[in-house]
Amino acid sequence: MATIADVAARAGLSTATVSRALNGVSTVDPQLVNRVREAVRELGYQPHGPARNLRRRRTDVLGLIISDVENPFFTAIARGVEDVARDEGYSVVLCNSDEDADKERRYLDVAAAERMAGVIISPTSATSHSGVPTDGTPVVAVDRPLPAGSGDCVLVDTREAANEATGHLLGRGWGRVACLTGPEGLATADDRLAGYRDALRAAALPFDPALVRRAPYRADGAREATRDLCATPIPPDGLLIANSAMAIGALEALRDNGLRPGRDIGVVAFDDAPWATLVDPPLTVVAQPAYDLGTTATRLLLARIADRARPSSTTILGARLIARASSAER
Amino acid sequence: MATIADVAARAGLSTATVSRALNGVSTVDPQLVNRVREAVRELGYQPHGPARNLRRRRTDVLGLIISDVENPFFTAIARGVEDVARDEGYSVVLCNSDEDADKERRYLDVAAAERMAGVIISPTSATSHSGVPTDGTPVVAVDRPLPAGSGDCVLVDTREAANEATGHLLGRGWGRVACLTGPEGLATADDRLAGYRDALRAAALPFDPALVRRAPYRADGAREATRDLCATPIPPDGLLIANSAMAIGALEALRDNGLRPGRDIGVVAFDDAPWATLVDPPLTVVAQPAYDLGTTATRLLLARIADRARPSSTTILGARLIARASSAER
DNA sequence: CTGAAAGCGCTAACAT
DNA sequence: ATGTTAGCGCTTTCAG
Repeated sequence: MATIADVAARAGLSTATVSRALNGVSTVDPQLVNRVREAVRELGYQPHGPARNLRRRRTDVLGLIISDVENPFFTAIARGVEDVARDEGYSVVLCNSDEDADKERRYLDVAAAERMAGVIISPTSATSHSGVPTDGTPVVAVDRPLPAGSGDCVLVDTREAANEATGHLLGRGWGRVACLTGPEGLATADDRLAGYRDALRAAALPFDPALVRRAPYRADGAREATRDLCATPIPPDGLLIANSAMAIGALEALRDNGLRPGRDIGVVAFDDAPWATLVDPPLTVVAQPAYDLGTTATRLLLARIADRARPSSTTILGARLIARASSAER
Repeated sequence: MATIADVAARAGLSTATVSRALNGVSTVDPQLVNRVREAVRELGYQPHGPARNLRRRRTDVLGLIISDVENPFFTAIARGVEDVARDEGYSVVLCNSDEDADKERRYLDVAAAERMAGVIISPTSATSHSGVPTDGTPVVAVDRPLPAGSGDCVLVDTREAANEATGHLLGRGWGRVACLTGPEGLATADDRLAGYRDALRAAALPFDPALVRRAPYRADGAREATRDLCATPIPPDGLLIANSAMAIGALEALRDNGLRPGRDIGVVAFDDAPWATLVDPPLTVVAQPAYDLGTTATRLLLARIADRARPSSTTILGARLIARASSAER
């Protein structure tokens, strides 16, 4: 592989001039710039990233640590992140923590070791050890908060959204609503449960722990939990589901129990999955602004990279209930 | 940030010994290894990746270039890649080419500049410029072939699968099957069309170009194309759809036209999306071994990294037709 | 088994 | 405006 010295020799210049020409320093004679370009082409020269990063003492890569690449909510975030990062000349490394605190920590260490310019993360748990790079790498959290003061956060007002969704179900005549949410300790899971309780309280309804089920944010746990719920002495006639992967399992279980959404049970799920209008009946959802979460977080991160002394902020974006037939009036 | 020299000073050793201790060179006195470990802990030392990579003249990162992070088929591949890469001590950088040859080339250049150990790519087009790193970075193609001789390929026998799927539709009494496939020049799109024609030929049916529609592998193009197809003088009574994103658009269009799969039109789509059993009626699909594509490609890549002289290979994995009600006997 | 020292490829002072 | 040169932090000869 050709080095910058080879290019310099070929162009009859010093490495410094070649470096300047390649980096667009304006003081270089345009003629020389052309000579450099030609030499680069002839030699098939590719700048050596690690060497450049070592010398510059910084990199142009951002880390994005999410808990599930297969979840459309997170891939939409990823697209938002990538779009603004690329516009600003950064590349993005996508890492999958799988909701596993160890993997998360390992990726955080990789980010530190590679001296990434910054990290966007949706932290796995709310423990104070979680989600924060060991060194001073700038970090912003998406979807889930970070321990106070360790960076910026971009969140969805998910508690209010859960409240609204539950109220919607209650208002349409589904009086015994159950809640299917994620593991304890996951902020979004707890917040959605809290919103559910808010709505119960607002409707002067008692909170019945038997109507709450927790499971990982995946289809299988949700399937089982829903089966369980249906086998209860007094089964629910409404269901709030905390994410779209869970919705798949829950809807399967309902179907297997002969329960039709919108007729036998009112159903609302978080995340406006692309298939939500295709299932029968179409699914009422809480649409979260995932793409905007990504773009906003990235802009904040870039701002923090530029100015580390910036006061840290919390941005809260709203969600939107899209009513469809699965929550039709009873 | 502490450097290896700081650690060495703290432990009262040379940087060479610290380096050896940190890299598990067995000749180091275990006592000294402990002293090093302690110093590392006390200083919060993080090895400097770029410096290490510069010196070693190699990195432990693999690039994965796919055309759509939001497509479950590709995210399943990504998971396969990541799982075996991590087992072998490599990290994976996920890059999104968006089916855009320019972006693809840019990412390939990034891979070269960063001196990535290897690249897994699903090349955007079949042109000879596409998908091949400019330098000698080892490369393996997934899902779509590379120009002959430029690396290993891991493909699905998609032509045969399309043949089988079309034959399935024909065999169930749907006599006028249309084909909704991807853009010309995309290997998978062309292969699926070829398989469709194979089946027609086998059934001694004429090929009618009016029954073929091409669109990007996305929902909206497919929606429009399907609307189009339905507005035709003699509309089709069967539909082969080349990917799951397209299936969403196509199913919406059919519904809007009052056409019920399995009753008015036989439907088969590529990709076993998680929602395929939830739509009404459940969707017959061609399940592709996406995860295995990823693991296989990665193992091949690692083998090639270890031995660049290895003869290049092509691996073909089979797909599986899963018959459901959308292709019920007419 | 450990230490000294060279140098990976590049950029940024500094000098001209 | 261009050239010279000193490192960035690490690994790896080469000596001892």
